Amino acid sequence: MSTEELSKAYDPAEVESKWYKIWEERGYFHADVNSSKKPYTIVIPPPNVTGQLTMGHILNNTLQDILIRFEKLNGRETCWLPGTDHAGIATQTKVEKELKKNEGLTRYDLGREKFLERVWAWKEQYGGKIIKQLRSLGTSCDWQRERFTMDEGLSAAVQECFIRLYNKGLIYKGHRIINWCPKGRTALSDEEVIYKEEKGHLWHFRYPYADGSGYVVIATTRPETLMGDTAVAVNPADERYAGKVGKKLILPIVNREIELIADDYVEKDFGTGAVKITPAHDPNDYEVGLRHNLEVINIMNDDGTMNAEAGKEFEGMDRYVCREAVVKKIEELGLLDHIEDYTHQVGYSERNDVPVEPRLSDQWFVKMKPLAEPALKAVDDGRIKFYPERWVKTYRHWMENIRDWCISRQLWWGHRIPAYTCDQCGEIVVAKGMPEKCPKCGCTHLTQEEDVLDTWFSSWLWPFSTFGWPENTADLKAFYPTQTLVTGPDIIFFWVARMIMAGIEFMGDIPFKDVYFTSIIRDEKGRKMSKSLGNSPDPLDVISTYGADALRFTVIYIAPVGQDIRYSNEKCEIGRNFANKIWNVVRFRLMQGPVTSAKPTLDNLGTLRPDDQWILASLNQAIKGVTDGLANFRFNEVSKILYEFIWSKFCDWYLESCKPVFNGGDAAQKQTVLRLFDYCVATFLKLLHPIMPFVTDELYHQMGFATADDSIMKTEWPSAISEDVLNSYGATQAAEDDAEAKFELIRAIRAVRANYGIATSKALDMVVSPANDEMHEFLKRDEASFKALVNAGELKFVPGYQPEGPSGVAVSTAATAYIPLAGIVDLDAEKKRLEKQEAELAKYVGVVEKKLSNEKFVSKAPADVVAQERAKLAEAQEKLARVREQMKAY
RNA sequence: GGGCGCUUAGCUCAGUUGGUUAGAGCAUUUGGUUUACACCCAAAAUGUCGCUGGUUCGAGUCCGGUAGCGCCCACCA
Repeated sequence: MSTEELSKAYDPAEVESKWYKIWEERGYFHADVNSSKKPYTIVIPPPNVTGQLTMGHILNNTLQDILIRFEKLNGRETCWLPGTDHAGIATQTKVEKELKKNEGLTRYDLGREKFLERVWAWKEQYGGKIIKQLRSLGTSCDWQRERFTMDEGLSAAVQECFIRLYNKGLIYKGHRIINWCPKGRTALSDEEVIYKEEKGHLWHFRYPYADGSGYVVIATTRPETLMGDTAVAVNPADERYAGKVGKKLILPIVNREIELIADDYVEKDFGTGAVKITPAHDPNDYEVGLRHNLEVINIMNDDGTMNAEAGKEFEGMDRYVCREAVVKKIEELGLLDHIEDYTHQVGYSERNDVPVEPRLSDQWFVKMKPLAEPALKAVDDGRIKFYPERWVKTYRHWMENIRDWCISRQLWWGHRIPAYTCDQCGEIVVAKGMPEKCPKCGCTHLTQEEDVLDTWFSSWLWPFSTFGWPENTADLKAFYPTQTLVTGPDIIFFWVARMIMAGIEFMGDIPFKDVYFTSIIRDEKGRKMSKSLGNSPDPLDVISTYGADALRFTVIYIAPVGQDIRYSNEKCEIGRNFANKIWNVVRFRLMQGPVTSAKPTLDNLGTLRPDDQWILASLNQAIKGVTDGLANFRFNEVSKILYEFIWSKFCDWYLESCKPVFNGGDAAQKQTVLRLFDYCVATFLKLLHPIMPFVTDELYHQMGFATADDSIMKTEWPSAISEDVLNSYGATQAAEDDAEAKFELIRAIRAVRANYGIATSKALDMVVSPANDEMHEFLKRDEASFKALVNAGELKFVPGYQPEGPSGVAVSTAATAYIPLAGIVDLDAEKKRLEKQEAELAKYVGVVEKKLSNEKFVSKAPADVVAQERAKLAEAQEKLARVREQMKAY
């Protein structure tokens, strides 16, 4: 127990660094694989190695930590596995940018091997920086199990996965049009293309018929692909072109003959109804080309410049420079019909932010349909639950329309594809390591695939590769499947869906049971936080200013389920003030003497005062509400229950009611109240611990509930108080109602005081006339706290009291209170106050009377609702009568 | 083109299966050195719950329509 008095204000900095170190050193975060306890596992969404801690990470990891700490107190063997993602294209792009900036070099200048050395050096320097930063947030990660997606074990898992899918026929190599990033010079998956609305043009060009009989006008958004055209297509049902199909056209500029063909793909009503067909540069055109056996002419290099096929005139030009050049040329040729403004969606590469180019190339694909079916079923039949549930719809839509996943990347940073091509016969061998010889021709010269895999091809294995898969490890058996995944809805396709597929495919079981999708944190203007906008605060600064507990509490408090949140640093005052409030509860308590017991219980407390009964009942509701809320991911609700209970109930009312007992009550009563007080503090510290771990452990120790070598982390989650115990102490609904009625009276008396500007510190004599005998009894049961809460001088209870002189009058359900205010009472002001109260009550009585006089309401509404209304009416009528009685005096 | 979300006090937002006189924090006004806390206490003021129909004894809450804002998905060049 501390003998030092606590400082007036809570200072989190020292407390937080002290406790984190202690928790970690004592191994509190480490999960025992041999534990007999039921496991509870979360795998962290691995941040990119290039990343910095953002507000998004704060929210996401606070939520995970709350769950882990909650389940730990509930007796589960918790395992929170941390780690990082190599983030293929993101990291490579970043290192390339640095290289360009600092040394003016490209990756090609260095070569693959040297470049990779640089990336690894980068990873060593910055990788896992977020992970280290997370400690300041208090995350109880099992650091001994930290993983990286390019660890040896995880790399082996990637190979195993690739080989199995290949052998099953679910991975294949194909010649297709894919999304190509000309800046990164790599293929992308569909998900890595971000569509942006762009104001462009629809150019109308004239393509002359070869026989000189006029021309066809085509509309295009991409003039630069003209040189790759191998046909013009119209809808077969389009009368405008009836009889023209099959005729030859002269492709302008290149003067090549192409055919006018008919294909259902063409919409009659769009543009001119005639489309230029460029099989090498548009996925639809490619399909049309296949159907009509068209020539495929690739006119671009992999960096988005034009190649020799585009013609001498354009060769080497950037695609956008070329666009202008082609338009100019067409105009010169007199073939520019007209130009229309046109707004359309243009796909950009996620990481390099340049328009993607459809490109025909050889890539590796995963056949997704067979994997998607069982994964969709797992969510549809409720084995996996989404919170909020509406994301199921998004998930289903994607799963039902799933397309094959392009997994090969022409990058250097990542897992190299375990495929080998025979130099002699071209046979492809997929294997772990270089085969000694080609199984087909026996040739001993094979070359490994240059490409690496999409970064998500390793992350989709994360829930089990991290525990040792494909080895059947003890960890894997103990901790898979995991329980909860906490992540952002923005990676539902990239990651969540694919993990479900991989889990079912390779483990034969779902990877997690619940998926909680977090809010997106925006700035106070509602903009997404981003580096370029500079509107993202550095969480480490926030933590040093307000404290990690304050930040944690605040983000939970302002983040409702499934709604984006607007964040600003000032909001952390909510959490900071709350931490300070709790600190001061303990400070106050320790001023009253040592704690009653290191393990407070409710055994044989003695006789409780009404306020004790009330707080006990309230505490029980808080326990139930918080427990239920955390079990159902209603974090925001939990934070509000705790805030309300501790601040509004415990501090504002209960603690104040205890002061007269602590200062002058008899010894036995003081002991009873102290014991209950201690029980409440011990309980709410535990309830709050998952959200605010630091201050709660510190105060748990300050209170003397834990010895120096112990921790609140090692305690048990509070269970609801049994009905028997509550009843034995009179902590019933009736007691609560009585207490609330008393509080209403106290507020009314305070309002009179405030109305006259009388300082709270000035004691006032008063006479209370109870509304009935029960209230009379009730109010007299604990005069001391009542007196203290209204700061009464002489206090008398006189039923049916008639005031002798000018008084302030407070009418409440419980009683009418008279405060003699000779000399200061303002009769007009009193009258006004009463008139206002009368009007409000009369209005209310009218509403309820009307409701009750409605026969349909009385006959159809549930009996208890009707009874409730009747009781409310009677109460209001009685109060109204008293107010009117008082008004007679004026 | 399809899907989803939001619209409640000056601001930021709560409001689980429909049922007290719709709440909180901040801001505002008034008063306060009661030895836990000014990161505080007490009191006050502020709302046609976007609009519009409907279901119901009863709608902020459920259903239809509609407006504005935002997000996601989609191969009309």
